[in-house]
Amino acid sequence: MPEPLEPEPLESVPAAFAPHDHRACETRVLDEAADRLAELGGRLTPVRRRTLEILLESHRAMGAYEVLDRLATEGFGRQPPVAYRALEFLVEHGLAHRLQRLNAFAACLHPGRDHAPAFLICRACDALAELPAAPVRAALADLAADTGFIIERATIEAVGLCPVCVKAAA
Amino acid sequence: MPEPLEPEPLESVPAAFAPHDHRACETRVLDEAADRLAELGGRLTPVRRRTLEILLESHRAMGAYEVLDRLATEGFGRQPPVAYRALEFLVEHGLAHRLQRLNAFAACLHPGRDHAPAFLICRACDALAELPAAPVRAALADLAADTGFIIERATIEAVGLCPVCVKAAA
DNA sequence: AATAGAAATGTAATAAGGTAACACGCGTTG
DNA sequence: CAACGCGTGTTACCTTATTACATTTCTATT
Ligand SMILES: [Zn+2]
Ligand SMILES: [Zn+2]
Ligand SMILES: [Zn+2]
Ligand SMILES: [Zn+2]
Repeated sequence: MPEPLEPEPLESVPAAFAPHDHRACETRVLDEAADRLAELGGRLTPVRRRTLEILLESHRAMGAYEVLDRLATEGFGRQPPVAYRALEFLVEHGLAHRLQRLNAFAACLHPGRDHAPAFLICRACDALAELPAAPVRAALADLAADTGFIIERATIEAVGLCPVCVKAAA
Repeated sequence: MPEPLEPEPLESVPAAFAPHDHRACETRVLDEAADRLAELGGRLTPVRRRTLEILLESHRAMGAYEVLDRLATEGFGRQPPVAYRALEFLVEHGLAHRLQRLNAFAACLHPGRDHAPAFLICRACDALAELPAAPVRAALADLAADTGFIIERATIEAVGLCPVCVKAAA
């Protein structure tokens, strides 16, 4: 066994950028989502659950209309609010994130309380990684504090090349 | 004289958040823009110049269609590409920024080479401040480097309350 | 000055993203 | 059984952005 010692403590190369047992990702997140909703009091109805599953199918962000198409072909409503409401619910409950650079959504891979990650978006393969961004946010908070500005929400998104595509380009 | 010693070295409270001689902002940026374009080889045509002036009228971000309305009433074209092309030109030449959170654009207040700022957006009064964000970007670069991801562009935008609106709320 | 090519501007048409307003069904709860 | 909240669905509409193409304006070269 190569490295069974660390379950996923710092996750130096995000799963999104490496081959992995993705089925495990999906079931883990779905389980955590159920737990989290039990605490918060939200209901994971069929549309909502299916929306989360669709987002979870790949480590990338999906547009609302792409999600909607999927939902529609699976027998749910085919009007925009169907997708937007489900996505909004997931975002509000910390189960998904909205990517500003892409006008798109992605499942949250770490549905813990009040985490506020940074995102790395590969422009070549669309892979999306979600990183704990405490130091970045701290630096930003410092900047803002000097000006008297009070930050409520911050968007930290980077576009570039993931390790796989860097290698491929070389 | 209270503090005439520092012209604007660190700009601890951004002009956007304080009363100031805004006419001076406008003329300074327009001058700098002309200089910068002379070096880069871009042409500040009438539409482009007017677009920049419109963005410069206030320290806030404007939607493309808001800009377009202004241009149209002033005798320029009234189709979306007119505004989008002018805005794109300004962004490409470092004279304006695109705000992802707002789907909007703002004049760059410091049109120096390769600066990559963070933005503070007041949700109450729409004021927009542009801050040098080197430390934040460094922190983000560190995170990304650990994963092997190569950052090409990063979006750092915060929404909250500016000092003025904080006071007003209290 | 003539003129060919590049750059800039304009239009029409359409795609993509997002929201408001309303009707229905269903499971509470008094 | 109301009365209610909530979730889901629909229609209609609004905002944002791009594609395609025609026309004009600059610029460079002869
Ligand atoms: Zn996975
Ligand atoms: Zn990639
Ligand atoms: Zn700037
Ligand atoms: Zn404010």
